[in-house]
Amino acid sequence: MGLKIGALARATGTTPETIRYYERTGLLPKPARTDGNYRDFSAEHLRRLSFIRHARGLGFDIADIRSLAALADDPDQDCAQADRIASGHLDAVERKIEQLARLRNELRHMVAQCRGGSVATCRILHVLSDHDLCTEEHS
Amino acid sequence: MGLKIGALARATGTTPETIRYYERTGLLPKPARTDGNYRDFSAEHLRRLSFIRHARGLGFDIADIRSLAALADDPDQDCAQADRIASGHLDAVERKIEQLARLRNELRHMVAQCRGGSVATCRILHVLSDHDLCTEEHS
DNA sequence: ATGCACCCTGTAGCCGCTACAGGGTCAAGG
DNA sequence: CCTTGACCCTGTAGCGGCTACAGGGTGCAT
Repeated sequence: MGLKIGALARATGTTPETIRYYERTGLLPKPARTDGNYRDFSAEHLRRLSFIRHARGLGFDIADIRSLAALADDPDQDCAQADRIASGHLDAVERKIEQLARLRNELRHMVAQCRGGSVATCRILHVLSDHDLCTEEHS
Repeated sequence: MGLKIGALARATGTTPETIRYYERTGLLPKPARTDGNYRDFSAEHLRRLSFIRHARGLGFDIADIRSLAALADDPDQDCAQADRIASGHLDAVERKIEQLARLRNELRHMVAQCRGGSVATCRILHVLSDHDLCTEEHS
């Protein structure tokens, strides 16, 4: 008797719905079932789900996690592929940060110019209406 | 005769599909139709869609854009609400940047430790398997 | 009259969940 | 023994913001 779905959810900071979703999509292997047809998760499932949640927390998408989990299951392989996946994700995160920083600058600029008053004179709405008033390349 | 959907799309850097989607959801008002049942967009539609795309480019969600567009249509209103929406979005962007910066640090750390070799000794997969190896609070 | 670029509607899919509805299981308390 | 309540099951649909068809119509040039 291992873990029921609720216990596994609590142990990993997820929900039963999410766990069932991972099972449906094949990310988490199908567990055994009890007589009453309840899922019966093993310690291995717990490890795997912790891995998945950790990777999700770092922003890896499901396809990447699938690859990473397959690699983790096969210790003799070269880790170059793991490196590639992680580096690629790091690049994507860095690009996203840069893009958001540009948005932040533009938004700060907009908000700082708002002096209250009516919509007619509102800089926020003016800027939204006219891209040329933007100081940065943001999109 | 105003703009057909393809011309409007080119003028605003979108696609006909997206424009029809905005119309369906009521974000963009329904345009007139030609005899052949083609959409016939006016200059006002062009302005509105430019506004929408600009705000989307700045990361506002559709609900916010709906509010902002309604405000822009009514120049006598107080712009405090526009300010609140923009400031709230700015806050959200700043929080997102901070979160991504934490992810970036953790990912850099992971990737920097990978020295090649087999999966068995790969730091990337080790760290993913054991959250306690993380140096930062990332999720 | 034929080809081609464009337009139309309607529906389904993407990601990663989340939220039901409508039922079954199981242990504790009366 | 029966009920209550917490938990579990399956299946389906929804979120946001598009995107991608299929299957058909329009309009202009050759």
